[in-house]
Amino acid sequence: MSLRHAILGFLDLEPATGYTLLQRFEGSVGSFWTATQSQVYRELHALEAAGQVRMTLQPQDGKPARKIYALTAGGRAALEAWLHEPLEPTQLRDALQLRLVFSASVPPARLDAMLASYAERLQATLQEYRERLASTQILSLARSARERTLWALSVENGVAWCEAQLVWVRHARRRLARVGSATAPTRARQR
Amino acid sequence: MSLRHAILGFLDLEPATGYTLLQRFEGSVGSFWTATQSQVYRELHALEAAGQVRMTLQPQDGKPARKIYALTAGGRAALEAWLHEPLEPTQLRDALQLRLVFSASVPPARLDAMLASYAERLQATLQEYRERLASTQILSLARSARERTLWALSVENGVAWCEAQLVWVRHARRRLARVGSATAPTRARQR
DNA sequence: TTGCTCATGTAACAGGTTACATGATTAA
DNA sequence: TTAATCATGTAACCTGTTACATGAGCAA
Repeated sequence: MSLRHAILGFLDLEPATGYTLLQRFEGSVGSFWTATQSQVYRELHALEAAGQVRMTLQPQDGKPARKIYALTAGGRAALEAWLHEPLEPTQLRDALQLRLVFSASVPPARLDAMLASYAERLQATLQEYRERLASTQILSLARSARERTLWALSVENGVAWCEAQLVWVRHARRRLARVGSATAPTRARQR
Repeated sequence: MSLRHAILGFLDLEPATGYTLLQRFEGSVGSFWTATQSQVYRELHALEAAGQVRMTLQPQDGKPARKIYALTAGGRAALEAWLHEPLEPTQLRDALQLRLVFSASVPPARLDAMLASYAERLQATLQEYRERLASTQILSLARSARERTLWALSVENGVAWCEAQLVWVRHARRRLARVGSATAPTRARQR
């Protein structure tokens, strides 16, 4: 139920529309949690039904009214409860690694090219995170130095992950290049 | 559709039952891809309906027969096609980081304790991965040196991730300790 | 006789993705 | 007039989790 609680967390900073929440996801926690538009509106409706957020119509001249969602006391309580649950260790889910395990039959040159382009994209992502370290979109909403520190740490975690991946890719390409020519099976197939 | 394709990949190594496949997931790619029993059986049924695997009953005296699944030509083609698709960059999904972003209101001592126990579990996981480097469960199924290298690299990736996380946690705890006392807001709340 | 491993399945639900659909304003 | 941005929604589908259910053999 992380998405649900993250929405509560964002609304605690500032009441917002579904659309704005979507931008918050993309612009601040996007490196480790994404949400689609459908999901955000679905959760907002569910949260409203559960009495954890309250919706207010904000009329605009000409344009249709915006639906501003704000936390209720129940919503704030639910958020606090979530924040005090024990931390579950992160379970990775990495389709790239999964594929790699089965990729022995992919021609070495082709696999190397794939890894090379992966490294390029990692480099771009790393650059992006580093820029974000200087100015996160939602930085102006920070309520304390501690909050800003936490936000910075989450971005730094993304940076650290990218860097570790880059080191790993370089290492993997070198190792695969060395073993690349040896495509002959080293073991007789059973059956 | 990674799970579907991973099953094809495992069956390419060796025909197996749903139960055995489950063990393969836990024992070899578990660090970056998990599957539940329900999922595995569901996918096997779907793959059979799609003509990508063929089921053979292997009778056992006394015990009920085992259902052995093997790749068909169509299944092998689907596997190869998957392996040649362009690599999508990994999109992380980390509930721990997400929670951290909203955790400014959690008492510093409490948050630090959470991070400490997270570090402990990371250390245990790291130990596990390192042991796995020496002997993966499925190592005996390797068909070439290249395949063994790929398997080792995937475990090394898990090791690298753990190490990077450990460094990050230590850094985070130090930083939060320094800013911990400053819980006073540094900005007047709007509204 | 209790619990573990092997082995297979269903049902219900939660969470996430893709596609479709609408409609206003504003900038190129 | 075309595209982008703001803004909200539905429907169908896929993927993943939890719980329930069964039954054999074997070891403590």
